[in-house]
Amino acid sequence: MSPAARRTRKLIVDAGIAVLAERTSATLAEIADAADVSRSTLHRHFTDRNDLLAAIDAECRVRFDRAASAARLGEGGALDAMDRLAQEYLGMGLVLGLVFADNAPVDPDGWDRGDEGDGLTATIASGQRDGDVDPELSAEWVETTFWTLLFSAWLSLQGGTSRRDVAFQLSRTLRKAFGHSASGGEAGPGAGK
Amino acid sequence: MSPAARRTRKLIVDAGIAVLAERTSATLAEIADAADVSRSTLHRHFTDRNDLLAAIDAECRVRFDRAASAARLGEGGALDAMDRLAQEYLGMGLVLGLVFADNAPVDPDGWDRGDEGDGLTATIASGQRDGDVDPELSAEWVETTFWTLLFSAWLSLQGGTSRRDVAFQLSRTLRKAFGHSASGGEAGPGAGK
DNA sequence: CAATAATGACACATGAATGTCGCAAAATAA
DNA sequence: TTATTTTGCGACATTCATGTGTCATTATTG
Repeated sequence: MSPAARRTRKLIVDAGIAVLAERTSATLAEIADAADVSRSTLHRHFTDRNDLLAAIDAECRVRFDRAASAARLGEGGALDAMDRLAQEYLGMGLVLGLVFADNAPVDPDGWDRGDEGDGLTATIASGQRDGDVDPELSAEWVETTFWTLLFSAWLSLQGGTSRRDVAFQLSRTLRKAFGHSASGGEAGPGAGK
Repeated sequence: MSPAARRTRKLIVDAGIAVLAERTSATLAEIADAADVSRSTLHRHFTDRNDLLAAIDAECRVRFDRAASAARLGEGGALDAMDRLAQEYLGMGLVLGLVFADNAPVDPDGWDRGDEGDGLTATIASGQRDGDVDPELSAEWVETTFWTLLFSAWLSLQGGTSRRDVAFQLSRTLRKAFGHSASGGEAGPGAGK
């Protein structure tokens, strides 16, 4: 694939993420438009809608993986790790919208169980072993709720709340909800980056 | 309107709620089918899609209002009240799916501020005045997160977790996340119904 | 039972989104 | 500059949801 083609392809995928994040039912024409590309060009790079969706899913996956790496889930307490991960995810902005949509073009459930054994799931499990994460809550519940809290944060961002405020409240809520012993206290946004 | 017509109309609205809860892009034909009614009949009762959506929105509103009344938000502590409300909402099942969909046919935001001054918003406000609800969290955040926690619970239900387990975890998480002082402890599902 | 209302099964028109093609213009690479 | 690639434009066929209307059949009501 030539560099020019590669560039255009990326342009389309990025536009797709941006547009679909706000409306999953968005038209291919809208996406092409957002990418400053004609619809025929879009079809030249992606045979059909599913093809584009798959590419978007793949791109999101690498972004999420990158964020997960930056969160260094293995280091420190599990609660701190989850907090860092949440903050990293929050920084991804638009992409989050794709995860929650009802026809979700992006499906993190299919990712976590994968190559490396150190995903969110593993972090929660270890946190519950260490007594760091509330053992009365099922691991599935914690994982699901981790995502929906992120959804809360995303909604707040969309609603105009400042990034700083959202980050603080997400962090605090996360720690209080999932923490076990006396970990619900002060909730500075983790050990920083 | 004749009783027969009224009955059919209700049949369609109910089917619409059930079907749209799972896929907001569902076809009118699918809805008619789910209602055991021909598509022409559906169109006879609702001129267009928006008309049906409006009826569904209205129906959901009364159901939510009914649930809110059952929760007796004015009685007892705010946290207990929110817990009761969450449990009532959870019992509504399918309807919840409509609230979170991206093209949300149902919009609770437009309801709360209304006739009576005692909605979720008011409960949160009073809870924060009384020191019952964490004052470090903004009221907007608490309200948004209340809904997304409900979303968590709904997802868990869809995923096959028992109603009982979901109710328990929702209650516990809600209380821990929103509670202020030492209210994160035992989390029996409120003072019952 | 008889009159009226409601329904189901079609047929039809319309608009929107999708996917495909061919050709000319433009950008890129050598 | 020249050759190749990529893109834009427009036309076209297709599919699908929608909305409208008709007519025979069924159910409901009085």
